[in-house]
Amino acid sequence: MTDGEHESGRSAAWVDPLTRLVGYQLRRASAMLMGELGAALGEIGLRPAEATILLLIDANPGCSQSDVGRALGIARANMAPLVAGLMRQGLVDRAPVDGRSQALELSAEGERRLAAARALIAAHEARLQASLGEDGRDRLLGLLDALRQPPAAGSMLEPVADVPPPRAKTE
Amino acid sequence: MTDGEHESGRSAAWVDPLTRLVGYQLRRASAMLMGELGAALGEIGLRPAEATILLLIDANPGCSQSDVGRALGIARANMAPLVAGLMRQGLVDRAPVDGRSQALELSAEGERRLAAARALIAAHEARLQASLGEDGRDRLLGLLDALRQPPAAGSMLEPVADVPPPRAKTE
DNA sequence: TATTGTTATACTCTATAACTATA
DNA sequence: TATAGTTATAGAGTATAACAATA
Repeated sequence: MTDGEHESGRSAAWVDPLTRLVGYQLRRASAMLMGELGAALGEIGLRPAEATILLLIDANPGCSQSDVGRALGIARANMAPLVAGLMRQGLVDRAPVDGRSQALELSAEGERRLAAARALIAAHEARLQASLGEDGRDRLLGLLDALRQPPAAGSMLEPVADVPPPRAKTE
Repeated sequence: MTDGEHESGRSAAWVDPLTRLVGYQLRRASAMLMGELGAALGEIGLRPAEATILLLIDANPGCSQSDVGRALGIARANMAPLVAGLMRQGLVDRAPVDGRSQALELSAEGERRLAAARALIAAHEARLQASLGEDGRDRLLGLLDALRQPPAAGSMLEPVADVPPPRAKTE
């Protein structure tokens, strides 16, 4: 009964069993960053996916939208409306190559828009680097790259369970 | 003309200007992990958000769904159908506290389901730790936590732009 | 047979506004 | 006035299936 439930915050003490979960923390961090970057890019009429498409076309002029989709992990079916939107905005030009393939290039306006997007992305990344520290950025990128790889052989022999343990319950 | 476009892969050489972008790499890593975990949890009829809700209720019995929503960054409006679904599955019980607040608790079946979910989450996290290395996990969690904080004062005075620089174009 | 591009569709997640009942 | 919970709705993002045209 002597709980102290109504003193400081919401309830007596909030327990967060998610602080040590890599998957969850990664998801929250990603959502936060994409929200911030999305708000910034929204000011120039671009969504994050559209900005990355412009970056890829600029770096690989003449590529197909299937190439871009593969690089970004976006299904071909979902690339169609994305590229159509960029063409409707006059940012991307398309020329037949194959009869079935179309070569993508940035228009002059597309290059101008991309320059603006680059500035916003650079500002965002600079903010992240300020939080992470100079070496933190490289360490984080390295760890994310390691995550992408399958575990090294033999590493699964000692399963290190680290999920919040069941707390004592029912007395 | 001597391009070599049709030799090895798709085109001559694919350039990826996104490899150094923390925001993008974090987003891709998060999507990959959530896809894997979602597939695993799907086998026991739970989505990642539902599993985290069960974890939070178990760690904070008697909490309100507003508490859970705040902790998970889920809007109240979106918590309603989530909790309703968990109650319909018989995993969560609810008792009025306030007249406007309801105390959430896991049912016996909810605890059983959570135990299964915990095992799947632990296996997933163990796989990640195998990729990251023993210390890698802690370093990654530390960096993600640093990311959450606003940049330290005075760190933004030297904006380190590191977005893929415009490559030579038009010849 | 495999690939490009397209359409249609559905499902999840998220965001907003509006409403009620209560503190 | 602020909070808890609900409903409705709209917008992204993503996933699958199917199709036509081409390689």
